[in-house]
Amino acid sequence: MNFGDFATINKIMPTAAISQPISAASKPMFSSAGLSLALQTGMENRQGVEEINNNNYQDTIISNNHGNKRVRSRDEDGEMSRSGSDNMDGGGSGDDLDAGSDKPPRKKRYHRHTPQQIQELESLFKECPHPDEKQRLELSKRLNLETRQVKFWFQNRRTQMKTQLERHENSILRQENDKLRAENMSIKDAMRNPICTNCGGPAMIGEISLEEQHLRIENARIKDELDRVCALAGKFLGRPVPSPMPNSSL
DNA sequence: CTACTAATCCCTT
DNA sequence: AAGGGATTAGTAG
Repeated sequence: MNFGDFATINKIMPTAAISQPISAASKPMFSSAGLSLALQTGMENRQGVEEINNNNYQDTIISNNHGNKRVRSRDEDGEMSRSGSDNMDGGGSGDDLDAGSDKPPRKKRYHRHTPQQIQELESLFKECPHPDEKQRLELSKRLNLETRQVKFWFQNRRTQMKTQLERHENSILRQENDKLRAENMSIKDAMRNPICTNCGGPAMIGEISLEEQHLRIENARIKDELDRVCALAGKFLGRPVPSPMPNSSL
C-alpha cells in the first residue's frame, strides 16, 4: 500500500467531476465531430512531442509486470499503429522518420476525449460498468470513437474505480488505526497512573497488583465492546438493547 | 513533481 | 477472445 495515496483521498469522485472541468477549462477542446482524430494530428505536430517521440521507440529493454524482461523494438506491435488515430503520420509524416531507417518511429498520440464524449461514457458507465460488445459498438458510433477506444475507456474507468475504492478503504483503515493508537496510549497512561478504587485518589504503590490493573483494563475494554455491540444491535433492531452487564464498579 | 488519462503489452480466465 | 494488471507517455496543475 502506498501511503502517498492518502494525499488524494479527498478526490474520490467520478473522473469527469475531477478532471474534466479542469482540463476543459484550461485547454481548448476540439469542437465537433471529427474530434479526436483531428485533434491528435494537430497535437502531434507540437514541438516538444515531436522531439520526444523521435527518441522514444528505439529498441528498449523493458520489464513487464511479471518481472520478465524483453526487448521492445519498433516493429514489434502492430497494435500501436492502429489505435486512437489511424492517421498517426498525419501532417508531419515524412519529416520525423529516421534518416536511413526503413521503419517510422512510433508515436504515442496524445489526445483527450471531449467533455461530451466523456459525459456519455460516464452516464453509460453508471448504468453498466461493463458493457458488452453491442453496447460498445453502439456507443462508439454515437460518439464517433473507435470501438477500441470505448473499450479502453471502460477498462481504464473500471481500474480507476477500483483504485478510488482502495483509497477510500485505506483512509478508513487509517482512521481506525489512529483511533486504536489513541486508545492504546490512554490505556498505557492509565496503567502508569493507577487510581485508587476506594478513595478515587492516586493509588499507592503496591495498593493494586499489576495483575489487577490488567484485569481492570481488560474488563473496561470488554464492557466498552459490549456496549458498542448493544448499541449496534439496537440500531439494527430499531429498539434499544440494554447491556446485560450491571453497572458495577468491578 | 504528482496526478490523471489514453493507450499498450502481456498474462489469465 | 476478452478482460485485467502493470506500464508507458503526454499533459495539466
